[in-house]
Amino acid sequence: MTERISDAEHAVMEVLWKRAPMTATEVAEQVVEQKDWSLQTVKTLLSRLAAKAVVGTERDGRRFLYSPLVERDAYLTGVSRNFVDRLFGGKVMPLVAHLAEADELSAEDIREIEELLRELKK
Amino acid sequence: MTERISDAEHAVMEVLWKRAPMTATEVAEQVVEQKDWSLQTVKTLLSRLAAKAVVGTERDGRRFLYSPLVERDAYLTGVSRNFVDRLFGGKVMPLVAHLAEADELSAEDIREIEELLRELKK
DNA sequence: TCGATGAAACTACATCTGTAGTCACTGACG
DNA sequence: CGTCAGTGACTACAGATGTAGTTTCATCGA
Repeated sequence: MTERISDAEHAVMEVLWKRAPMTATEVAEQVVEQKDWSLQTVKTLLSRLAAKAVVGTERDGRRFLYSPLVERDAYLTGVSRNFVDRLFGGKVMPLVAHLAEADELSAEDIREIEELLRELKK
Repeated sequence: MTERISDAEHAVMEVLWKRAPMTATEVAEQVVEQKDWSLQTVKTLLSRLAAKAVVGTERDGRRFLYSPLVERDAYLTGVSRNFVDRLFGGKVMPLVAHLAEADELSAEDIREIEELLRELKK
């Protein structure tokens, strides 16, 4: 059910998740600071997100205020799930093993994950 | 540098990673068992992969033999890295935490990962 | 009241993706 | 030596995506 959010759209969502509601111009200004896009581009992305009902609009006089309708958390869970399913047969272990082998895991990362797992077992 | 591999293309790569080299028809037959595509579709995907130099071709009489030019391992590392970077600011912990919260991790998974981490620290 | 300004809506367009049909060529078999 | 089956090559086409310009409409300030 979760509507597909493209990479570019995701960048827009990130700023909306940080603060909402915002006007299109505000969102665009934020996004343009990071991505080298024109304001129009961001506004187009916002429209598409609104069309997909991933962000909601609320009239505020002459303009609109935009807010996410999808929680960042729910979104992340969805894509993570999908990612792990598609690439690692649904198992997290091979993913972790992979990152580890590729030296993408620092000792710090390892400690954190262990701590997390310890918590989970409680 | 790693050429982008689309979802559909990825399915084709998976079978090539299992066994190679193979003829287009062999690949297509394997893929069609899982994905409900026509043989032609798979062959088109193969061509695109060849065009992107993600698979290599070797003439075998009148037909071609296809083999991956990109290691599955390298590919997985690349996409995982990218994924974790884009969605979790490069940290693996939040990803694991996420999957855990969403109950995507079984007790068994947790044990396995712990075991893996123990190994890593050695 | 009228024009300038700013916002949203509409339009544009090349490329990528998913999905597949058709054409042309070549080698094997009769 | 000619024909047919099987291959790869070429073509197709709609929808998604990245990227942005143009138009229109309302409103606020002079």
